[in-house]
Amino acid sequence: MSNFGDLIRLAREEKGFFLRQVAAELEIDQAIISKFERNERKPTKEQVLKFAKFYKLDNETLLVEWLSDKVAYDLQDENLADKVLKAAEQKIKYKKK
Amino acid sequence: MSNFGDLIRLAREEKGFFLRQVAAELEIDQAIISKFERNERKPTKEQVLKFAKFYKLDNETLLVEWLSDKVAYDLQDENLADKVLKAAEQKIKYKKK
DNA sequence: TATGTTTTGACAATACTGGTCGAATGTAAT
DNA sequence: ATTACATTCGACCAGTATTGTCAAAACATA
Repeated sequence: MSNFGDLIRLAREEKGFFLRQVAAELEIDQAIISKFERNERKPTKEQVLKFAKFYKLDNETLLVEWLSDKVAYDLQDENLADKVLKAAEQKIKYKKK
Repeated sequence: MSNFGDLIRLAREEKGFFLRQVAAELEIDQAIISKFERNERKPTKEQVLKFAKFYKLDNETLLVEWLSDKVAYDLQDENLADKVLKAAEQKIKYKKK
């Protein structure tokens, strides 16, 4: 199962960058990027978009990965997760109208 | 479409309580309960369970309502909501194993 | 050992959330 | 219109969580 951290670590390694370089380019502390890659910290939306741009990844792909990590994390202790997701889906659909 | 606030307001009105009374009983400030009922603030999990007990509502029903409100709120600005929910579902399934 | 990369952990700064309380507003009866 | 009561608003405080910074530790590799 993929996650945000794996995606950006993979992208970095494929392109042969060091944390130091990415940090300088995106103006994000390299320790933080290290933590992002290991899913130890959650980036902000702005940061997600910075990564997408820099690594030339699809914005949507990365945003979905990031948001779903967050949702899954919020529901991890809940055995009601299925019901919650279905209910949330309905609510979102309803709001759109 | 239902939501946490409507549920507890309805329950209170059906049983003919005033905010003041519920507040005293549950030891929650009545202004806060008012805000809960209007979905202006999110209660803690403990508070959700207090309401369920006091109004004799099903714990699970209320918890699902509360959690799905939160998830829907987090995704409200995202047109990627569908994809996010599906991805989150997979992640949660995966974690269970 | 020496050099370069990544990870860790302590700390500060900031933002977010939840609680408190008095004032303001709304409502209905007299 | 005034009174009495219920609800809502808004400003403020406190506790918690999140994010950023930095230097030292750990990890590799030559």
